[in-house]
Amino acid sequence: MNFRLYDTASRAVRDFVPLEEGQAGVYVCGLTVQSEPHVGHVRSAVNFDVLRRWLTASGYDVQFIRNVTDIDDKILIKAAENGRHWYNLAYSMKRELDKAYDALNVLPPTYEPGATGHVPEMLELIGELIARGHAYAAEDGSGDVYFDVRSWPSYGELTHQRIDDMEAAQDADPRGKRDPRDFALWKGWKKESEPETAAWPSPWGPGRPGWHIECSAMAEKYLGPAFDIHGGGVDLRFPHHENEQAQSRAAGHPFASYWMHNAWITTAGEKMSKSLGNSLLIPNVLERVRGIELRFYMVSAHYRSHVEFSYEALDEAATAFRRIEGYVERATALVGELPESGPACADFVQAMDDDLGTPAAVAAIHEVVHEGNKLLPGGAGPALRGNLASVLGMLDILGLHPADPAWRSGGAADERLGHAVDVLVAGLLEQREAARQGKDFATADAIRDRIKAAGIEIEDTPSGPAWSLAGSDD
RNA sequence: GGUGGAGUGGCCGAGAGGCGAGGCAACGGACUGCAAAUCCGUCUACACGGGUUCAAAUCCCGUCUCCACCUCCA
Repeated sequence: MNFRLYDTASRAVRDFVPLEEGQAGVYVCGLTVQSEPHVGHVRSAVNFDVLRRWLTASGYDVQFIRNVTDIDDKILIKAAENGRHWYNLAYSMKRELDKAYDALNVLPPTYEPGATGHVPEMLELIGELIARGHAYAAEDGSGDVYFDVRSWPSYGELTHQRIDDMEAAQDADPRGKRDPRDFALWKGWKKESEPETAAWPSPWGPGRPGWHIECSAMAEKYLGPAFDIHGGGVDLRFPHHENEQAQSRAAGHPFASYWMHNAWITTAGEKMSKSLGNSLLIPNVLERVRGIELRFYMVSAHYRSHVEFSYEALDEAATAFRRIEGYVERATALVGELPESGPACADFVQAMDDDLGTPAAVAAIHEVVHEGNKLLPGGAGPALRGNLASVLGMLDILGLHPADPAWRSGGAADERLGHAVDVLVAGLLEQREAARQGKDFATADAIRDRIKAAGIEIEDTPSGPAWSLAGSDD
């Protein structure tokens, strides 16, 4: 069976047929870098990272482009409020975002274009649209250029809406527009309120690009006028993606074959972007669980399912992941070395092929782990080795391989620290073993309690005691 | 007003006409000096009201509740 995915445009799960055999071009809308990334932002990145990894695992040569919107109204406003240069704010937030992606083991895209670096491409596209009669310069002297939605009969086809059913924006200034639903391709520079550095020269005077044109121009620059998959959060379906498609197709380009949209993570029924506070910013959440556990939590839900974030559920996910991780540790110790990733089991493949069914894929991993746990008493053998390799292979596809260097954030210093702890704990465990041999269980338990107080769990296994960092289930 | 989703056991979360995903929690048992981990077992649900069918969580009709989007929120 081949990969099938839900396509927002056709509202159905469709077989994935790439434009070119063996190649997959994916464009995902990244973030507007105007504030620190929170759990919701990162979900989108994780979801599409799983898509990318699955396509790669399925043998596709994947071109994965994820943009950064580094100029827009909010960045300008926020920077002005804080007395910073807008580009400094955008750049520092982009660095925060990169840290969050790294912490969640989101692979770097093939390329990450920024809007400010692609103004010429946007101007060219706007020029094409004007030439074809689908865009016009505002007549009020504002320097704005608008897309003429009435000139494009299929406007609304992506989200299945008719222009006349849409509510016109109340806050948008209708002056200069032929129809209130026309959207800006180019925004004339507002001298009195916007810095000169936020304006680029254009045939219509200085200004900056509208949001939608950025993605059309960048997607086509790196993936060509026709490409396979375009992704983003559900909120982007309209207007952003509808507008992108309208622009590009009105310019004569086929654009994306499939549209994928991930659902939200909300807190207490509220969108995170509005109730930001600070509790769900990535660094804060990572004080409670490890990055790999947060990623597991996200992958446990289907990308199109709405997730109501809760720490209880997050903690449960972390516990569930430790079950898998515990097996990997025990089996690895028995086998003697970490094996290469092996083939995924059939249930896993079937689940992933069916519109990235990660919950079922995770269930499949649990089942293989269960089988593996039963093999452990038999000692190292081909069956255990194969089982472990398969588990690792599946974890790897989901970006959850425990030994992935991405999870070792501290580098050499952390490794030295780990080694030091290992030696110290080993010494204490020797003392405990001596006490146990002498049936002095009071002393043995006292040592175990002391180690536990330091946050380290002891397990007595057939091959001797083993230690691991305790979960943060406080 | 328009468009698109969702309601599953104590909790998370799949499935989509018949064989009760999986995990977490809880309880019982095995193992253990005691634990931990693991294994075996128990608990077993589909918002509500009708209908179709030999059979419905799954299809149809109606109702309720919740959510998202409607010009720059992933």
